[in-house]
Amino acid sequence: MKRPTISDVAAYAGVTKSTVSHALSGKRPVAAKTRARIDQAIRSLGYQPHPVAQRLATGRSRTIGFVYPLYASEFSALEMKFIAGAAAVINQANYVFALLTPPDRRADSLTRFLQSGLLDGVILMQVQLHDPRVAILRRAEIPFVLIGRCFDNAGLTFIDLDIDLAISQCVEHLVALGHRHLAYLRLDDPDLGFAVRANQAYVAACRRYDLPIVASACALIPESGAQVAATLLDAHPETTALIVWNDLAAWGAMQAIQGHGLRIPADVSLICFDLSTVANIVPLRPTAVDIRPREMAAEAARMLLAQLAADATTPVQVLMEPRLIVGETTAPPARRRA
Amino acid sequence: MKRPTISDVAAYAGVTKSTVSHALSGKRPVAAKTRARIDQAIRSLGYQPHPVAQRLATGRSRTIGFVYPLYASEFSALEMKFIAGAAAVINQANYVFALLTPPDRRADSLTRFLQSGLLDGVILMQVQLHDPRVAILRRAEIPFVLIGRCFDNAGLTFIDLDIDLAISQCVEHLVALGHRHLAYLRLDDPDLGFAVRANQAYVAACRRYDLPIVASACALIPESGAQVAATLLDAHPETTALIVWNDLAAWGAMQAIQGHGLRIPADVSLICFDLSTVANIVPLRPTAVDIRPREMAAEAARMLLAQLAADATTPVQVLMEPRLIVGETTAPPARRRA
DNA sequence: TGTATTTATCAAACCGATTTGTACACCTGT
DNA sequence: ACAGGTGTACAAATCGGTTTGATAAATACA
Repeated sequence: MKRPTISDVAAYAGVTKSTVSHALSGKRPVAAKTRARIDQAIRSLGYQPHPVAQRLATGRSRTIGFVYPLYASEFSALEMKFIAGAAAVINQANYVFALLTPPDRRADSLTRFLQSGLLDGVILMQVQLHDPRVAILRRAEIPFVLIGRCFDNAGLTFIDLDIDLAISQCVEHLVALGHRHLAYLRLDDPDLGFAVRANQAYVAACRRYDLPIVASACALIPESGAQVAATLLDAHPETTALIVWNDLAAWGAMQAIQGHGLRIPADVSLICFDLSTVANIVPLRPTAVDIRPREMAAEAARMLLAQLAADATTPVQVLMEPRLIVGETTAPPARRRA
Repeated sequence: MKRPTISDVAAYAGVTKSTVSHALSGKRPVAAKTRARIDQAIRSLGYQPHPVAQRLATGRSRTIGFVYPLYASEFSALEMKFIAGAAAVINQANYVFALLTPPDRRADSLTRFLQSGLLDGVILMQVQLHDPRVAILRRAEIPFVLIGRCFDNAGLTFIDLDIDLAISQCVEHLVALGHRHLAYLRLDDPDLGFAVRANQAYVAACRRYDLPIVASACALIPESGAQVAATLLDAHPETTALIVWNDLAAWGAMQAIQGHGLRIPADVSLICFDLSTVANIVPLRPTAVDIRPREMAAEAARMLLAQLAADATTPVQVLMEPRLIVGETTAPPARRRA
């Protein structure tokens, strides 16, 4: 009833363990006749190599850690897509997808797992501009891929959205439609590279087109989106277009716009990021930047697997090109009652 | 630069491996003085036991598999909550949370992982009434916990929402408000225990209150909710309350109701399941059954860990009591223009 | 004081594979 | 006929721990 070991197979086939191992791995030649006997033995015994023993012998665990600090608020569909994208690729490759959900972004939440020597590689989410976890990963000499990037990325392997381009596309799209008065509901997290880059990119884009710079911090909830949008529309009634970082906030903003008696997109155009929640809900197809979380995470997984296979750590840096999906929430600005 | 092994510690402390092992595990007495030397050695060398070696020696992997078949459509916040709930508990207990995302619910997607002997225990999602995976898990003699349950649950350990009670609460709530003409937008999946039980419970509850039974299958998307709700309202204009299984569909249904010129809750009351997406979005706080996915998955994880700790397989069966959260989308029925 | 029992440690086997050095048989070419 | 390859399989070491039987020292009891 116990599961058969390689020794059982060897005994059954009348050879030694090492011969079986060589037959299985192909690392040394085995006579065709012997191999046939071994195959036969494996089949009749239903042998499967014991992964843990393999791991000990080879020193590789075939386990990839996916580090995703999950705060109370972050259980949205977006997170799910990142995770599902990476998990699918990693499972497919016959690796174990180990999801680590430390309660914060601090480094010491990670060390325990890293030093355990249990992980062949790591994918890191929520990368900060100056991320202490990166230093730890480096010291642990463990291959890792960032989803996102730091301030100084020398020698790092990452995949990130080209956020500058994304913001540029948004502004460009609106300017092309004739808008001159935009406002940006930004995410205010000084640690997250994603957020900081987006904010800088918005300022830069506005300068480029010589537009007034109107931006306001906004939390990741509808109420905040509504409140901030309302304040902005009051303070800057000339505004004809909103770019909203978060999709739930975008929903709130839409309510606020309509609450001001303005129509979308006739009076105010709106662009939001990510197509998860809002896209399913709103009556209009939103104009949105598709950040393709599944593809991004899947690609990160592939990059990591490639590094593990090659046993090399040549840094690979990928910027995903954003896709601006033009929907029904943007249109040329109409002259409206000021 | 190599990581220290137990032998290094032993040499440093001037004892043998076994003594160090005993000091660490406490399974045999070690003299206080010796123990102090060993502690000192461990600290100066920065020793950490190698988990893979431990696993091989003990036969336990400290890894729990979370099996979640993810179809293309299912990357919602609800899934994320289940996963996050279980992952937090399992990581906390110093176990590895291995997320397995087979492309379907079939059994053979699982066998490979189970037979690998890599998992100490398994948590199974999307349990079917007659689930071949359960048989496989049994044969593999691996402890497992279902989130959901089968038709025949003898000897199984599971945690599930008391769906009968949930539906009863919904109907009861509406009846208490004075409604007599309900309609139920159900999920039509003959394999999923969850769905089948809910449908039966709805019929039973209506019988109990002597209500006409109006129900219609509805997909998990807003469009379907809208379309089915519209059809129902046309066919049964006397309907004053809707119970909608899925929250995205509930959103669609709300649009359809308003599209019929009816107000919520004045003309039509609405109850939906789960508080994830819609709850964040609608202007009214929805009356909803909170299925508490995080708590459910966390409890499943705790149950499994308890089984592993006790090394016993006494079946534990838990039905979570649903919470009907009364919001602003249900009210007594108003006389309305027929 | 001698024997029985407990306490603390050692030494070796074991978990289930991989990897490497070596021996043997067979074939080849001169 | 003999040196030199080549093909094939064996034996043993190794990965880093745990576990168990044995042994020596320390204590208990009569």
